[in-house]
Amino acid sequence: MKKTIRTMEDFSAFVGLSRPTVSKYFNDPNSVRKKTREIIEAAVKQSGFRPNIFAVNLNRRRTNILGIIIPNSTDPFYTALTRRIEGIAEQAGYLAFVLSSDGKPELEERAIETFKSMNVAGSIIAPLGVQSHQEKLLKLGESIPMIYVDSPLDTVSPFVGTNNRQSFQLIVDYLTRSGDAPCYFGMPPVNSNAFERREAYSEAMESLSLEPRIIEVEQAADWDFEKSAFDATIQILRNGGFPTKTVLCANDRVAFGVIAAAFQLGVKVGRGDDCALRVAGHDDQPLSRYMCPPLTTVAQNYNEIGRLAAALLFHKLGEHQDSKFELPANERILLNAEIMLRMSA
Amino acid sequence: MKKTIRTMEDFSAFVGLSRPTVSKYFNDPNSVRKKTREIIEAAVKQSGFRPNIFAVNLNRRRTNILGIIIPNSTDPFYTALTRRIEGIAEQAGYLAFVLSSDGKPELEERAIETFKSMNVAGSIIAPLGVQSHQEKLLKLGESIPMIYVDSPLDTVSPFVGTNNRQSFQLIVDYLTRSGDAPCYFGMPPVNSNAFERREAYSEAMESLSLEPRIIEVEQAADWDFEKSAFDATIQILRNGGFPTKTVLCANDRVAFGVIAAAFQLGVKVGRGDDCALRVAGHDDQPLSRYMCPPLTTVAQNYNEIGRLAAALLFHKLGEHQDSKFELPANERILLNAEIMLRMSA
DNA sequence: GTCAAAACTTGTCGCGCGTAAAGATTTATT
DNA sequence: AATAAATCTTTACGCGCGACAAGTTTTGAC
Repeated sequence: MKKTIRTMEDFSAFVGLSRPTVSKYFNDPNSVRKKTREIIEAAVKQSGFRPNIFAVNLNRRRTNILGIIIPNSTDPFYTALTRRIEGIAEQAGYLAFVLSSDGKPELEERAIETFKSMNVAGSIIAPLGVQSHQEKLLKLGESIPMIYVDSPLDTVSPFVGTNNRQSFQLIVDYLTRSGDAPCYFGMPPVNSNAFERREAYSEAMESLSLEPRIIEVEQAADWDFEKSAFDATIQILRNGGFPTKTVLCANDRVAFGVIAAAFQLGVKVGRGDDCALRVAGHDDQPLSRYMCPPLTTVAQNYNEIGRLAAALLFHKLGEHQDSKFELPANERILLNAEIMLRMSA
Repeated sequence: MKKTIRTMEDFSAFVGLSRPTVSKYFNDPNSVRKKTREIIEAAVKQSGFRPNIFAVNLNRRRTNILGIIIPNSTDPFYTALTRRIEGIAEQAGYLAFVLSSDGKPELEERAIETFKSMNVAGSIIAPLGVQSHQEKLLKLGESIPMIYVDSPLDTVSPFVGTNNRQSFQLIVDYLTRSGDAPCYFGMPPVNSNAFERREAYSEAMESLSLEPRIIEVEQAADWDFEKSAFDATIQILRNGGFPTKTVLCANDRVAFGVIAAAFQLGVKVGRGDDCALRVAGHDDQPLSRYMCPPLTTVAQNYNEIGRLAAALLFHKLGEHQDSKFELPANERILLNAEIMLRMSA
């Protein structure tokens, strides 16, 4: 009757060891003798026993839960990043709990409070750019290690993200070499990237002694990027078109909207002579390579962003560094992006 | 010094009430007098106190955690479904914990065990179609309510999903009325939908006295649908092309791959006279309307799937039904899909 | 003002496990 | 074989809160 194995007490009786020994095993399998470990592992396999998560984390100096907050749960960029972090966390014996702020400051605040009530060991956050929550985040950051990704909270907190200056220099440089200079199609002001990227575009243009040309579109601060870009592009194309025949978008999802609108109005997108418009993006979303035409863009290295964010966090948690988790020199990491030359520009 | 408010003990002293009263409030705000409630709510707002989740759930007959398992965390269909369920769960005072099996049976098993160790109140699962795990899932189902979505586990467990027969009848009927009859491009065999949809296509064709034409492609059982469809389509188009000029895909992501491959080889997709190929999908992914051409497909009602799955679950949990949660008659719910006529077919 | 019901307080137990101390047993070293 | 070192067992406490019992105060109806 192994059905009765519900508690560690039951389980320790089942394996024929004392509960403290079994407890030690679950906290660190290497803290018990090899033979003991094998006995326990066999019993685990046979019974399927796992310690109750709530009991484990109630009376622990530090829980084994990591809190992850992303601003949008349906954006493949964030889900891919999250998946990477979840994998690393699990390998290190942590459980990653993912909450989405869904673009709303209230939900971001709720998520923070949920994590506080869970006493998470640490947190990785892709913040909204909302001024009012810096305070709450910083306060939480006083008690537990927090790493920001994608978009920085401020100028000092630990951060891992893409170097927008480098990435826009790269794509602007390519576009100007291969055709006329790009105008810039922004993204909704959902976080600081919206502003940073526009700046980065302007700087890149100026460094080439070119006049930045930013398309002024009002976009609501929601995450339906494709729709707002699509609607705006329809308007623009009907009213004389873009100022140049090359459009650089703040991110791929914006580019999807632009390309779809152009297609609908019969404006051919691509780098061929028969094309009326070149469109480039930023991020390299999973679907970008399957667009028609395949989207020329710069790839954010989300694998590396996830890995480094996790490495920074584990370092702060005092975890033993595996050799694979080589720690970067400082806590503000800007990764270079890689240009993906495809057919759209 | 409100800094010292860490436990409910601290908090109850802060508000000037006893701890059991405060505890009652957190379990059901309506169980205390209105005046008391207001005092507590003001103090909560001021101090930001939330009961420790682990302590709360350790000593409770039933936790307030719902376990959700999806097979792929980067597929917008599942993330949209998940978001819907999360929202409903939160409204009902539950915390939704989402784990992805990432297409791997081992991870699905791990997820089940994690939820077991969390003693979740109930679970909503989009299962892999792996025979070997039915047993584990059914065993877990003996102790807690479980609802299956997207793809059924068996023929008897509670299930909410789309009626593939109806949806394929719909799209096959449209395609045959508006052009030649479609051949069928399957999806990788990742779950039972892969088989069910092929069957549904065949039945729909036969009901129109047409010969089903299924394209035989070997696809690995992973979730990189676009890639496998893209590669296979390149092969097909180079070797004589599709058997008909209309291709019905098992889902939109497969259609993305087909369309991208056609574009790359200069085969024009669409319903115009100048087009060589019509392509239709299934699911209505968020990006489908922004494809070039916009994808004709059938829309799965993921909002309704999420709502009904949650309603079924809450019913089994004995939650008071809000009027908005009208319970369906039985536990096997097949929703009708809606056809989305766009430009690709 | 009286009295019962409702709502509160005080006190206590236990959820399942981490953790520590002290003693018993096994293993490794010489 | 003797001894130290490593590993185990036994025992006990407490994490923060839910739950319950018994006693006390407040509320509302008459």
